[in-house]
This record gives sequence, C-alpha cells and structure tokens, in this order.
Amino acid sequence: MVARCQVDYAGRLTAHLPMATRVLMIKADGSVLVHSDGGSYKPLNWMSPPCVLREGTTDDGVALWTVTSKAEDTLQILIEEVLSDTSHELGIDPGLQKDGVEKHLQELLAEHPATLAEGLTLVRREFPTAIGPVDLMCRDATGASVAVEIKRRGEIDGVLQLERYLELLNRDPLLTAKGPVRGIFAAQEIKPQARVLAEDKGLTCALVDYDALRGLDDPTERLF
Amino acid sequence: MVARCQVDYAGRLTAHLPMATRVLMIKADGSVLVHSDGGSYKPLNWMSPPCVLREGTTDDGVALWTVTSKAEDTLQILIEEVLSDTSHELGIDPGLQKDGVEKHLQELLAEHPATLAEGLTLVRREFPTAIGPVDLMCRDATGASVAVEIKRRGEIDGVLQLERYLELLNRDPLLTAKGPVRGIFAAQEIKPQARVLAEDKGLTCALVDYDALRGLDDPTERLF
DNA sequence: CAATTAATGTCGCGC
DNA sequence: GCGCGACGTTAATTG
Repeated sequence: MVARCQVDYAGRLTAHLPMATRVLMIKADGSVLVHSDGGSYKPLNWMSPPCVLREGTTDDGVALWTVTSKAEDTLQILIEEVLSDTSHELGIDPGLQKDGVEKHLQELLAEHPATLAEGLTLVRREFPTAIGPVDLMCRDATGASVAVEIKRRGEIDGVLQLERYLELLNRDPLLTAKGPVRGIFAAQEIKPQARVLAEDKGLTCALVDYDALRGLDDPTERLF
Repeated sequence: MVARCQVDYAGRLTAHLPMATRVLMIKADGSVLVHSDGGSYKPLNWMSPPCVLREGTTDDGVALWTVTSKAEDTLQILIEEVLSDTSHELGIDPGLQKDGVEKHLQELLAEHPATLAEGLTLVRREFPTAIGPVDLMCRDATGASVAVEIKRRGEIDGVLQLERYLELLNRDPLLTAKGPVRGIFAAQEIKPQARVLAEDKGLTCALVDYDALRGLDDPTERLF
C-alpha cells in the first residue's frame, strides 16, 4: 500500500514521522512495515509480530490505524490519502538457504585444524568455559593446548574474546600441564588493528582461505 | 511488486531462495528488498545501495533481474510470474524524530545518585577522561570517588568500558586522595555474564528501576 | 524459555 | 573515510 501518512510509535522509545508519502506493508501475521523510498532494508518504523492491527477513524473522519503488541508498544498510523492498495495471498515461504557463515568455517577448520598451524589436532569444538564456549580447542605437536577463535571478519572484539578465554583456560592445571594455553585468531579477513592487538597480546593470527578449505573437503574439487 | 520468483545472492555469503510468491520492493536508489509474508522487518534477501539493477531475460525467455553493488555482491532474481506491479514517486522523506532512553536514564540517575548506593552524591555528568567521558562521577559518604557507567542493558562490553575508565582514573592523585576510585555498573537489566565479570573485577552492579526513578522525579506520580 | 552470539547486521557520531 | 558504540537491533542456536 502506498499512502500519505503520519506515524507515531511509543514503546521502548517514542518516535514520530511527519505526514509524507510512504509505503506501508502489512504481513499475514499482522506485522506492519513503514518504508521510505531510500535508506537500506530497515523500515522507518514498524511493529513486529505478534501484534494486532485495528482500523478506525479520527473525529475528523481520517483513517487511523492502531497497531499494538503484547507489551505496551503501540504504532499509530494516520492515513490522509491512499495512492495504491493491493492485497495478495503469498503462502508460506520455503525459506532461505545460507552458506559461508561462521558455522561453516568452524566445521571446515574442525576437520582440518592442521591448516591453522602445523601438527595441530582437534580436541573438541565448542569447548565450554565459565564465560562461554571456545570455538576450537586443539593440541599442538608438543601436547600443549591451543584455543582457536574463529570469525568471518576478524576485528578487535574477537581478539578480546579470545584473550578472555585464555585468561580463564590458563587457570586450569589440566590444560597447562604441557605449557601455557596458546591462542590462534582465525578469520577470512583480519583488520589491521585487530592483527596488531592480537600480536601485541602474543596471539597468533591465521588467515583462512574458505574456498581452499572447501576444496580439501570435497573430493570432486581435490586436485591431487 | 508481487511475483513468483527465485532469488540467489552471492557476496559476503551465498544464499538461495526457492521459487515462491514474494513481495519485491525497488526503491528510488536502486536498492531491492525481497519480503515474505511473515517474519519481522528484515527481508529474506536484499541489496543495499549503492547498486545497479539490470533487467534481462534467460535463454528460456524468463525475466531475470541482476542487481550488482560496487563490491562483487550480486543478487539474481528470476521472475516466473508477476501478480502485481505498481510504481510511485514518493519524494524525500522528512525523516524520523526519536527520543532515546539511555540519555534519560542518565538524567534521572544524575538527579538521584543515592539510589545507586547510600550516601552517593553527584560530582558531575559526562566526566571527561583521555579515552572518553564517564557517565557519572560521584563521591561516597567517605569522600572517595565513584565512577558510574550507565547502560540500558548491561553486557560485557559495558563492564570492560568501565574497567578502562577506572584504570585511567586511578592514576589521578586528586581522585584517589580518599582511597581508590570504585566503579558502579548501573543498568535496567544486567546479563549474567556481565555480572560475573564485573564482580570478578571488583565492580559493583546496580539494577536500575526506570519507572521508580521517574516516579521520584515526577511529583504527580509520587505516592507520599 | 532464557541466554548467548552472529549478522550480507544498520545507523549515527566523532575524528 | 575509518573507528566505535548503540540499536525498538533481529535472528538463530543451545542448555
């Protein structure tokens, strides 16, 4: 639907959109999106499901939609003029298939830990600690423990995360029996700042070649 | 536009949407959104501006849109059947007016610092340091300095931020004259991990009741 | 259901 | 333009 409208939201914050021409999308579950003709995929304003849309009119006879959620969130849309209004039955969507996210990277590296450092072998994925799981826990050729943090894009956050894990892990005498736990920061892309910080902290950085790893895994793509 | 379509994205990851009926929105800047009839405001697939949309046809004569961005990102939309197609000139949007929450929380706590810890008095808001301003700088009943970091939702990031401030502040002999600077981590909600980390670092956690604070501030809501 | 983390995050500010 | 932090983050996964 395309309409001249004014929108007011009150909930976790309050927001106001002056009267202007915008696109209104009402989905099957009652959720509402208010889009302008630019910006990115995020609507100017919206109401997430579950919610209820009630159509009414003001005292002036202008259409007023009120969308309310289970919480106290309310979205009020004053509709001055409707330029277009179409409705369609879409049915359920078969859903999105994704490939190439961090989980895939972790699976591939778990199968080929030696690509990170020579002689590295996997102990387990998602190794638990008090502050969350370490992506990969490995052992090197000397038997010393090595914690691996995997990111699609390596930034400062990831380095700090690995550092916190190492601080905890190095308190565990079982893990440090063969020397202190080392850290490897593995990512498809490592930002310069993150690399500097990691190396300053004594961590090893490893650039991961996703396509090459996938090749190792898939015999049809193996070259020799 | 409503159409039966199949969508493939290749860029930072690869994603595939099987043939189904969906809503396609093409904005003035060439950006494209692919929405299903449910979920929240995030499209199933999209291309952000700046990007270019080219309309073509496959060898079978089926419409094929190709959207490319400056990077190597490409979105391919195979359109089997068009159920609806409308186009409108929207003009530029006057934009959204927001009224945030965290700032308001800081104002309220600045007026009622004693709700954080008994005997606490405000020195100043946005107390400047070399790495950024501390939300609230206070003094306790003994005259010792207390730094307060305020978050709507307290997570690990906020604890680290407060810790960095304290490290700097404790180098200042003027502030540490009456003992080391303490830290209070104040939030409407504090995640377990953040609480553990904060207490491990010797920081105090304070849960803030936004409504109660607002009540203190507003005589019309005061009960006695 | 709560908690934790990734995201094609997006958005906005400050340097 | 980059870096950093907030977001009505949203979305997915796991205990």
